[in-house]
Amino acid sequence: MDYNFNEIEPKWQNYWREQHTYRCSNNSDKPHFYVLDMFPYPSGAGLHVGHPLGYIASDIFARYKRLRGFNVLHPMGYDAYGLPAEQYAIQTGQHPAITTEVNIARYREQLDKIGFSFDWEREVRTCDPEYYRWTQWTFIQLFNHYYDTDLDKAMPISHLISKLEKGEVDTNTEKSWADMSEEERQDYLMNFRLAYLADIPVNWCPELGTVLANDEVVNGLSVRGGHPVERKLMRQWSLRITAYAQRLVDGLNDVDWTDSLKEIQRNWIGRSEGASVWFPLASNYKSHAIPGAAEYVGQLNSDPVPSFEIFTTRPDTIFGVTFMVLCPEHEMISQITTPEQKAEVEQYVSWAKNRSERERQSEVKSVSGVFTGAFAVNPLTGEQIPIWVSEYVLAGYGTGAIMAVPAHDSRDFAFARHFNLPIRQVVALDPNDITDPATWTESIDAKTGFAVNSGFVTGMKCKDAMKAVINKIEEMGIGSRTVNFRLRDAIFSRQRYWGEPFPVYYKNNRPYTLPEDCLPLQLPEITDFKPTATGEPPLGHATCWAWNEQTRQVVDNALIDNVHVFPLELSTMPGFAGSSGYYLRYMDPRNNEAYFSKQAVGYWQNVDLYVGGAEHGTGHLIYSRFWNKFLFDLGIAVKQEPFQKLVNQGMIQGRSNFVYRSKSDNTLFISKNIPGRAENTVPIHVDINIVNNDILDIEKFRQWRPEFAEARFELEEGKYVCGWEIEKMSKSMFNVQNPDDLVARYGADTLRLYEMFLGPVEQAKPWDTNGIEGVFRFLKKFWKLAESRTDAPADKPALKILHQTIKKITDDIERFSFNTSVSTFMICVNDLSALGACSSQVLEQLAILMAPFAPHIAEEVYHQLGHDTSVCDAQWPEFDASLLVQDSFKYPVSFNGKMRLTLELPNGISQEEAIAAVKADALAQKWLDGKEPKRVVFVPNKIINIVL
RNA sequence: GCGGAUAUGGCGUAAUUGGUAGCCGCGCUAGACUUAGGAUCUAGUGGCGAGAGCCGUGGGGGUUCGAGUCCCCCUAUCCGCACCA
Repeated sequence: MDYNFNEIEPKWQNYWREQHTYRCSNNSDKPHFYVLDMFPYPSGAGLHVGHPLGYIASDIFARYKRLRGFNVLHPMGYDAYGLPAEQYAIQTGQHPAITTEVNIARYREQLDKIGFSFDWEREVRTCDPEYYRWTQWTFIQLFNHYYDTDLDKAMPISHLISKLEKGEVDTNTEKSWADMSEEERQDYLMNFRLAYLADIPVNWCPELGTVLANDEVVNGLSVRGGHPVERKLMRQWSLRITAYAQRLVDGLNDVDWTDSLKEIQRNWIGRSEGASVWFPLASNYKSHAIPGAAEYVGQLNSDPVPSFEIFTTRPDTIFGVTFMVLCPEHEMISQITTPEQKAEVEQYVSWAKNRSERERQSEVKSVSGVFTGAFAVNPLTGEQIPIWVSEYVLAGYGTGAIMAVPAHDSRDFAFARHFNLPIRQVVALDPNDITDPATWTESIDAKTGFAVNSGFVTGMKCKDAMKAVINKIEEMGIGSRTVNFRLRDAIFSRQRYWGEPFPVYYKNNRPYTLPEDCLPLQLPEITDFKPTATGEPPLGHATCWAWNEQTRQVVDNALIDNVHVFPLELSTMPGFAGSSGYYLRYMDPRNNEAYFSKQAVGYWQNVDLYVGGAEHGTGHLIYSRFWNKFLFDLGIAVKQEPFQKLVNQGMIQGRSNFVYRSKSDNTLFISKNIPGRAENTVPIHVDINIVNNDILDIEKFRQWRPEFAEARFELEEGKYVCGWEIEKMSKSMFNVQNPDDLVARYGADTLRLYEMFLGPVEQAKPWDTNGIEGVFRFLKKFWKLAESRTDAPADKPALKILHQTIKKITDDIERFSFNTSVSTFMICVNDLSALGACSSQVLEQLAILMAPFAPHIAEEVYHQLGHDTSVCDAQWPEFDASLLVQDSFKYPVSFNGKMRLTLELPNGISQEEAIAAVKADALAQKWLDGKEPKRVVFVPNKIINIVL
């Protein structure tokens, strides 16, 4: 009988479904293992072959762990909220809930065909009220907590209030806590809540009608759709993720991720150590040089002079400061600008503020700025330095003000050159080598070298000078050692419809959260999804979107009286809200009392293996870690880090095919390698489904499109050879490979094996079906081998092959090296086939080894051997080294196909004699069934390699 | 500019982690079977050479008895961040 995958695969898929083979329990004596995939966003396009790559890898690992006796949690779900569904709704008028449902059904169908071992009873969808109830719940907790820097964890806001009431902390504002009104107190607390409402500059995308998080904007364009993004001041919800910046950096040391991904996160968080220093304004009436620092401090204490806080990573260069620069948004600009400069400064500031992000970024190299007319005082030298405004100083980083050291910062250098400001060298690689900065072509930015021209730190190494300067400014009370982060708070509002509603209503224009037991706050039905250009969200169209505080119900907007009935928040949460904690919900997905039970999280702890794309490095993977750490602080999550080991599957690119149409004749197509083809033709994308191994199926091509019906061809050796190129997988390039087509043609097992065979999981690679036949052939050989089985006990050569395979496959899986596993299986089956009929005993073990990779055929063979339980419940074969090596070995051996022995050799023996002695010994001791070793290599440190 | 990674036959890749480079597969060549083959099987396939042999892991140095693997310097490609003080 032929290998009929079309019959085998549905049969076992049904069997697994009916037997609940992949159902997994939270109560088990077995050790636990949690294997997670990044759940997909169910787009209208369906799955392409890139999606399952990671799923197949994780499925192999999950199945392997199960065969090794672990209780494995391997769930799947859908990240179902998001912009595309809503965009589609706007275009077609279809409700996103419906299109999402349709898309999910299609995804499920595609996933089922590939034979994954997901426990579908644990499926979650972020748009399901029973799921987003806990997203909303977490939001309320974030709102009701603040970050206590002393305890270094999130604490209830009530804890802060009681500290304020007892006067244990100072408000650092004009009014004390006791003197504040209720509104003032609420406004004050908003500065501490981990979810807070504030007027902040946001990435506003007019085209999408929403604000976007930093990771959703690239080069001033939205990631979704590529629309321009502007900076705009808006009242928005944000998450105070910056409070966790240090812990997010530290936690990276405790997880088993690739260095490159850790580095991406470290860069994104952007921790830098330095100092913050206060530079006072030189008052106009004392515009003479201030004689000395000591005197200046006295003045600062008695008579508060307006001053600027700056952040620098190079306090050692403070003696080289020759000007200051403020960002155009700096609040003190209008206050300090002199009347003469006023017009010019105002003009510059309004010009700078109205530029889009894209304009700013595209002109990074150009220098612009304006002098305010005001001067500040360098607190260490007493010198007066001019204060400038320039957009090269960013409002969002540090304090929005810098001390400029043109000699040792390339940006300051460019600015000084452009505006002819003085440049003073204060660092030199060699203290005796001081040159005139006027002759320089670039600044000396390196942190190595010695301080020069630098008062009391002159002659010190840069590092020592940094410490000395910081100590000095701390002593003077004008600054301190500071750590700054590039990471910014995550903007959490989206002016969209298809997302989680905020459990928030507004009383007296201030936000209040809904009671927890009123959750979920369900997304209302509306018919008009369009956002407005002014930023009014689609939920503004909802007619029943008000909160009655007394009845604790959502009621009609008409009832709003601002006494008992209040308006609800109109924004919705961003995409990352639902995906930030989904891995925890899988542990206990049907719990109606809690996010997940203590028992469940106590059992599963966290994700042992997470597989997904590195493109989430600065988005989901940061937000999730933050979310988890917050829940950890609440005592709900039990591990600081959510994802212990993380494997990034490489992106699968498309491999496009081209036909070459003659420039002079529109119906003539010339094969790729015909001389002169390049000059006389234009390449045209052709659907990869009508090309096989770069050979065009001419008939299918003629049928493909009406304009090719009359196509004529200039062939080479009777074939039309297409060109190819690696491009992004995209519909418009006709290079999208749908997994369903391959499953229909070769079966799921072949697809699974082939996706692994393509190369290392982590590596980016083009999709290319050229080798799939080889894998298919292998499965057919395996099928034939299974049919040829005998009940005779296994002989030694067969056992040897089997145990070599057990060893190799086990090692490969542990190393996540699945491409080599497939090769190993091929060798194994070839070798066994060469021996003739295969013993059932060997075949059974081989079926178990193959079960993680090709579960359908493995299940079929396993059952044919007389089992009536699933191969999933079998036990992983134990490697028996004694089958490979003779017992009579008298030397320590490590076996891997080659052997390495350590020998004590007598003095004076030559290499040749030693080798001959080992060979003779091998023969005498029958190490290798009486055969002489293939190769013996003598190495000076008494190690000998023996190759079988 | 900063950071990370990669580089091996015509192609995808492998190499027990310092031990005969090129396993396995694709493709290609020859042959067998076949009415036929997008089926199956056998043999061959890094380069040069008739041959023994010589040369070969992006380039150049180095360490070592021995280097694809370790160290230094280049080059190319990919990815992330980018006026982050």
